[in-house]
Amino acid sequence: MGFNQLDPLLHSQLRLAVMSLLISVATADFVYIKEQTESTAGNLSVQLDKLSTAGYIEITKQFEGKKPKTTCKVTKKGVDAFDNYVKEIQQYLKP
Amino acid sequence: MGFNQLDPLLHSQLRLAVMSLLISVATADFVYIKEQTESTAGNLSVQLDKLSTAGYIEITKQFEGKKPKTTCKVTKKGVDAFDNYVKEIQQYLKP
DNA sequence: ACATTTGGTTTATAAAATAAACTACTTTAC
DNA sequence: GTAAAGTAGTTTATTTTATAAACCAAATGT
Repeated sequence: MGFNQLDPLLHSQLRLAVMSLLISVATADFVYIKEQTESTAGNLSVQLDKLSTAGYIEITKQFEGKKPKTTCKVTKKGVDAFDNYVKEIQQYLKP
Repeated sequence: MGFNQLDPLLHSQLRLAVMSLLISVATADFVYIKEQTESTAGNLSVQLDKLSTAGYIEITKQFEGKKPKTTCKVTKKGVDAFDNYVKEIQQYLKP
């Protein structure tokens, strides 16, 4: 058997929560994600960046009237990585 | 809803693997755990210590003939914490 | 006009994980 | 019998991560 390696990008509470959320809603903005995950703006900003750099999510910045608006959506790659992570961690959860 | 907080002591690949293993076998020695989790001795030593300090496992050191032998077993508290972690993370896994 | 809020980013600090080095023996090979 | 290598770990140092604090720019409230 042996335990298989968990994707380190997803094995982080906040990033996992973000991915989980994005998969269920398809698209969400910064403020909404911040509220739902109960994270600080700084931490969220950093983690969104990592997910984006990995190609797991796509970030769009535009203006909503006069205010900036950051919108995120999960990519195919992100969904696949998430599905894989779920499979991987299941092995740890049911011994 | 909101995502509930994952026990940081268990949300670590190696510590989770150790707990998963110990729950299924009830008692295991250092070398066996090291093999099964494919970890380095140094990392394992540190993580076992943390689990022990938290009261999640019990560590016994004795001599097997002339060689030292470190044996670990999970405690009630450890089992409970693990069960709880499983419940907590399920929320993230099925969005 | 000045303070506060909104929507963030950047930088600094704290905590974790991992790797490298070391200890204390034991066994094997010469 | 002694040098080299292996076993079973621990301790310390380094790297990586996560979190928090500070900051920025524009908008809104008083």
